[in-house]
Amino acid sequence: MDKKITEKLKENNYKLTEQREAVLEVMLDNRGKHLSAEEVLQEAKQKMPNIGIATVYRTLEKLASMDILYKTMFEGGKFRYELSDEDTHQHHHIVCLKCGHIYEFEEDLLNELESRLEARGFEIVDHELKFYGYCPECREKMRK
Amino acid sequence: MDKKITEKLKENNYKLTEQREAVLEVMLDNRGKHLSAEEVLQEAKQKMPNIGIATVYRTLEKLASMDILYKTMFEGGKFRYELSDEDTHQHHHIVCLKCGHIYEFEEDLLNELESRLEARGFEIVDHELKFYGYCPECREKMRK
DNA sequence: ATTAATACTAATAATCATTATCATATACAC
DNA sequence: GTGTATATGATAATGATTATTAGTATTAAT
Ligand SMILES: [Mn+2]
Ligand SMILES: [Mn+2]
Ligand SMILES: [Zn+2]
Ligand SMILES: [Zn+2]
Repeated sequence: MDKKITEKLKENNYKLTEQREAVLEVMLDNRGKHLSAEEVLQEAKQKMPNIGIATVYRTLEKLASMDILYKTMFEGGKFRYELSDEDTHQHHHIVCLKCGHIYEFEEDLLNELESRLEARGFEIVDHELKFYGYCPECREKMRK
Repeated sequence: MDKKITEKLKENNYKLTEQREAVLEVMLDNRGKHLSAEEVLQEAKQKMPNIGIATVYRTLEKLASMDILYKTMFEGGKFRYELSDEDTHQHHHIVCLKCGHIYEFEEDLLNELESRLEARGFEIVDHELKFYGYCPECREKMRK
């Protein structure tokens, strides 16, 4: 179990139950993946067979509210969760419209845009950027 | 009724029923707003009292699939529709976390990011950018 | 330790947006 | 006008998420 995370839990006087530990482990085991609540449930059941879906939702929500997880919605209308980038700026996503794979990228050129909006009187606290297109593999396949 | 739009409808051999006309008119009457299916239904009923919710969903979906409408989801877990920017690049959104108002902006600095991704082998067909923060009015109120 | 208060859980019902079904109605090409 | 593919309204079904509830585990106070 990650040290920073357990510290955060204590700060928010948040009890570390078996269920929560199971959910956290699932997320840690799946770095880089974007899991739905149902997917988390399935994996968590292998560690804790009678964990319920409501507990999974509650736990994911709590972890997201303390920025341990990052919650976002891709095409398909359901939320997905992933481990949050700790110090660095949260990365952004490229969704392949063919295979559905989600790629990630780190570059961030949005600071200039943010300054422009701030010059107009807004205070920006977060942004979310998604690209949709075709990944290199799918383009190759489609060429044939 | 907009000329370009009726042309598009013909191209997709799309029958022009009263219901579809009503939905389209609602969208044209609400340029700049972001309406949910339920909101469209309410307004459409004033033109066509027995239009059903399923027809509204079907029509919105079709109009979006032929790029007459733009469909997106903000916080709140339901899709919203608005007239699509015809020639120019679809604008982006700033959502105020206090009052919920959705502001729009046109600036687009994403071309450089897109080129970088294309250099990596991706083909980008669309992108979506949302900012979350506080609008000038809410900041003013909060200061007091 | 015993009790009382609090936090957490599983099961399941309820909700809400969206989609599917199906019998009837309509647009439009001929 | 007729035929037929398409569209419609009513409503059931679905799928994701949230709320409820009764029971269990933890903690805090005696
Ligand atoms: Mn990611
Ligand atoms: Mn808009
Ligand atoms: Zn792909
Ligand atoms: Zn505001």
